[in-house]
Amino acid sequence: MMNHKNSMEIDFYPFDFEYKVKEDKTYLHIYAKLKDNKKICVIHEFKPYFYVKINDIDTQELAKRLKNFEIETTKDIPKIVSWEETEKELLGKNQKLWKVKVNYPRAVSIISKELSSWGLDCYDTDILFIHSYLRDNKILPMTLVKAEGKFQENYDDGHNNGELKIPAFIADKIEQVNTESMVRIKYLAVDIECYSKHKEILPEQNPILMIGFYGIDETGNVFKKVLTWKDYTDLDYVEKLKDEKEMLLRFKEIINEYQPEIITGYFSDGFDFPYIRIRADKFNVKLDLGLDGSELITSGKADRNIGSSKIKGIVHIDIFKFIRYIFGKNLKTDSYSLDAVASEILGSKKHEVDLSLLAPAWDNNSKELEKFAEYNLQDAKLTLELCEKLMPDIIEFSKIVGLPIFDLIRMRFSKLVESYILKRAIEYNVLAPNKPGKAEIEQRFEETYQGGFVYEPTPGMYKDIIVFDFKSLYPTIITAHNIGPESLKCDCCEEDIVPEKEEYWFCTKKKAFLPVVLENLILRRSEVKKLIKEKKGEVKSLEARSYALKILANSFYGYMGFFGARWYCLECARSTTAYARDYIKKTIDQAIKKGFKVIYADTDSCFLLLGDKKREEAFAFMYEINLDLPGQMELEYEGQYPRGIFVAAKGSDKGAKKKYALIDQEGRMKITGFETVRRNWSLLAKEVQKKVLGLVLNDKIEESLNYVRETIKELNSGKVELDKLIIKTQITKELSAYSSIGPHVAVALKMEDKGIKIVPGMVVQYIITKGTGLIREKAKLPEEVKEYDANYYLNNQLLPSVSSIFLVLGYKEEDLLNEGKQEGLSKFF
DNA sequence: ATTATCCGGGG
DNA sequence: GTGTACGGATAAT
Repeated sequence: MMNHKNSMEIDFYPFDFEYKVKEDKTYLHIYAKLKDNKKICVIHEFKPYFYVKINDIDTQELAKRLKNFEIETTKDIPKIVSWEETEKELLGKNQKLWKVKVNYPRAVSIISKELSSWGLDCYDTDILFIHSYLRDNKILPMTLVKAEGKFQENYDDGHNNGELKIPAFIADKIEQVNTESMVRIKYLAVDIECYSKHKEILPEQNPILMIGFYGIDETGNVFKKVLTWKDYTDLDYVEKLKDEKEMLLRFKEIINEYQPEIITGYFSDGFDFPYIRIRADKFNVKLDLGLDGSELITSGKADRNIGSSKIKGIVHIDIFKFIRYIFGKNLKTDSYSLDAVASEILGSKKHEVDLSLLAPAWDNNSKELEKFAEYNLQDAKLTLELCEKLMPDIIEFSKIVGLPIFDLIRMRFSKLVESYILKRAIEYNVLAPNKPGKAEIEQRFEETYQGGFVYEPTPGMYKDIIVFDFKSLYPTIITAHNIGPESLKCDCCEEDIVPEKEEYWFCTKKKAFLPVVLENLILRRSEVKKLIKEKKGEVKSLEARSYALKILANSFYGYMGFFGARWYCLECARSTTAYARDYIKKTIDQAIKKGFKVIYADTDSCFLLLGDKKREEAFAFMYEINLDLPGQMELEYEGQYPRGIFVAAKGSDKGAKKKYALIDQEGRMKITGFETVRRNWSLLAKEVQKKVLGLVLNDKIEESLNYVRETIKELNSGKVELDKLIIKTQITKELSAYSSIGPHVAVALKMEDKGIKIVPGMVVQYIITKGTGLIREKAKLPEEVKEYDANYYLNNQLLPSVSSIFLVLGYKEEDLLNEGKQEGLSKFF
């Protein structure tokens, strides 16, 4: 198939992107996969550029200055290659511009700075070269692309890295074929285990003991390996090397041989790769893993969550970052540890080992090390499975925002939204406003705005609650009211005046850019949802796409109020929430007018009591509201709850906001705001709170009272299991730095006396024991405890966890402590 | 209440 | 890399 002379056309899936400067020209190096699973590097020239505003500029004079442009630098002389006139819209106003092309990407920054110092306004000066290439050429990563050109043997990229490990294809023309995703991917997960005492991470000092690999190729074949450098096991996947240096060399060899498209790790940007880099440097092992012969690039230290690690031609996915920054909003877990995330997403867990025993086992060459090798492999396996499972989401995101997956998974939401907008800006011939400078950011930081409206509930137990909520409230307000920087306070009409903010209005005649983009996003999602319903296409990808579109749409409002945004518009963000408050308040008023009792409302939701009305009447109310809603706005039925409880705020008789519990018709509890999950509560308090909520919501009040009284009896008799009484608190700094000695510090000091080193970040566990004096004197390590302080647990844990619930039912704390009193219920029903 | 600092993930 | 985190929670004031 290789024809070295004549131009040919090839189809491929691009997955990684770099650029190289060679002989004053800049070339994209697109690492791509062919349909037969072979890899190639497509090389394509593209000129970096930026824009200069020339509205009131003497262009003849400017042309003269650009022609003679020269700047002093040490190397790589920045040059202006060419310029051409163009027009674009900046915040609704037409601008005459020059598109100035330069010789290499960094020259954009150097030359535009110089032009700015002449008093010129420059734009698009900080857009990453590769991103700009993808947007301008309308190339979507991980989808089918075609190129015209020819293969070239022994291609020299001009960087002396050694040879390209895959064939080079010099492209003259490149074009998107369709949006079909690359599905056949070869993955490799990497995980290391290090020597560590007292949780210290010291890559300069402590060796890597094991390197685990778990790979899966296009045909589903699994590759397992653990490298190590001591002899302690006969496990078939463990390979023993002479020493750490030999292990690192073998590590490199394995990656070079396996040659996956995706290499993944869990927190590997912040830990594994930086650690490997430091160890390899120590032994002068060159980590030339890149497909162009370049070395592993790490930035950031092995103990900090900063920077990223890159191998050219292999996409390094730190799956932890994608989960934390993007996917995590989808998850229930509030810890992003591998164990927590894997149990939720995969339903499998890490192997249980005590990592503090790894170093001693290594020192003693113990047989126990085998367990750690198994643990190592399991971590790599979980990481790989996470990566594989989340890949449809990553790819869909990448297709929607048009960014390489390497960049995408490391981005925060604001940047993702902005990338999406930037991609659309090209289609609408819109020029992006520049990013704010330091002073601007500081000023924006000061500016605040009011959020959603929360209706103060009356504490109580309620029956038959119907909840309605506005579907995508903020996005639909933005599109329905055309909220954007260009439409704000337009000159042509003053009709759509913002409630509460009468000084603001939005144009009703000309659509603004952001609402148009957002409207398309919402429509696109409806289409995808329709496809899912009709089961047209690959459901997993469609669902991933729907999710991506949804969270992008939901981020527009936050984006406009985000200090770092290009399309920052505080008035827009303020107006969005002002409209939202207005809509929810109007909904509440309407409900009251219809004879419903409203018990609660928060931002976009409204809780009604059905009372003696029929379900249909509530629905009729919803339809009526919907008749008057503009644009894509819609009030939806969220659910019906046979019972719900709203408690009072601490030390007050007013209802607490955002703190309630509901039970649905299937008996599922929905608990919001109760502290049932906080670390510094004992298991006893958490358990009792949850059980009481469950009983109360099932109308078993008598039973819940008895349960609490029984538990109090058990507590007082000293029979409660000690495990349930452990309180966990984190040590946050050096012990000597604490000025006030709380119980957790006192316990940590005792631990230190026993020879246990206390480092910040450790969580100490303690139980409050019987005795006299200060609480901290009574705090003891769980293993030392014989008798706990029942009084303390009653007054500081058990009662506080349930008293607000019983208060609603008419019982005071005394009533829980003394039997017999049975009044107070009737007034609620 | 408000402001400053710490922390995440990883061994 | 057309660079140098960030947002939430907790502690201190």
